[in-house]
Amino acid sequence: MSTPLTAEMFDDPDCSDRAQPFRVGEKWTGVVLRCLEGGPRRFSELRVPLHWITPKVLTETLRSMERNGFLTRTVHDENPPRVEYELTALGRSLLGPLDAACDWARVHLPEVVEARTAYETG
Amino acid sequence: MSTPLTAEMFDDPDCSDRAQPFRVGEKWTGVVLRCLEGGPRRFSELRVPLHWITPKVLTETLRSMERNGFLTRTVHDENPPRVEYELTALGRSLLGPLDAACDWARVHLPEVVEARTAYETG
DNA sequence: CGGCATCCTCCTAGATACTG
DNA sequence: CAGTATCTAGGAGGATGCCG
Repeated sequence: MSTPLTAEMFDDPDCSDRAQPFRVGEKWTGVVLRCLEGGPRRFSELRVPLHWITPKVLTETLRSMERNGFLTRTVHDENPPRVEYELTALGRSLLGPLDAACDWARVHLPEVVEARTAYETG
Repeated sequence: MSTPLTAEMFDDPDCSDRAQPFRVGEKWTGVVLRCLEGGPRRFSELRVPLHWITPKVLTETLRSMERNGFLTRTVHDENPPRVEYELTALGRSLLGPLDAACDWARVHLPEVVEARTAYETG
C-alpha cells in the first residue's frame, strides 16, 4: 500500500497545472498521471489531491484517459463497491515528457514571473 | 533569409496541436514556437502556417507570449509598417520540452488511435 | 500592413441534486 | 462508494468590420 494522497502533495507551484505553461490533455490529466504514478487509486482517493474536484469532472477526465488508453478502470465486485484506476504502459510513457515539462518549470518559472512583472511595469 | 512558412509545414499529424495530448499554454503557442525557431517572422507571415488564424486570435497569442517573456515584438519604422516577432532565450528554452512532447507523439500516437478504436468497438 | 472593437458560439469546468 | 443528471457561468476561439 502506498501513502495516502493529500492536496499539499500536488500544490508544488513548480508542477501544478496553474503554474506551468504545459498541459497534457485537459485541465486535470497531468495531475491524475502524477497521482497514479505510485500505483492504482480509487475514485474517492483521487478527489483529495484534486481539491475535491466534482465527481462529474473527475469522471470525465478519467473516461477520457481510459478512452486514450492511458489507464484502466477495474470494478471490484464487493460491497461497498470499489473501483480502481491504474496507469497502462502507454500512460506511463507520458511521465517522461511530463517530467521534461516540470523540469522546465522548475528552472524557468522565475524568469516568467520576472518577465510578467517587467511587462506590467514598463 | 529563411524559407517561407506554409500551412503544410505544420500539418505533420505527429506534431500538430490537434494530434498530440500536450499543449504549451493556449492553443497556438506551440506552433508559434516552431514558426519562430528559424528566426524572426512578421505578423502576416505567421498567419499562413496557422491556417489563416484571425488577427485577433494571433494578436492575443503573441501578446501573451510577449508578456511571458517568450518572444520580443519589434516595430520597424517603415512604410508600409513592419513588425517582427523573435524568440528570446527563454522562449527557446521551451523547445526542449516541446521536442519531448513531439517525440512522444511520434512514437505513441498510433497506440492512442488503436486504444480509441478498441474502446469504441468493445 | 498590423492591428483593434464587437459580437457570437462552443466547450470546459463547476455547482447542485439524486441514485444503484 | 462511485458515480449520473441538469443547469450555469466563464473564457477561448472565431467571424466580421473598421482604422492609422
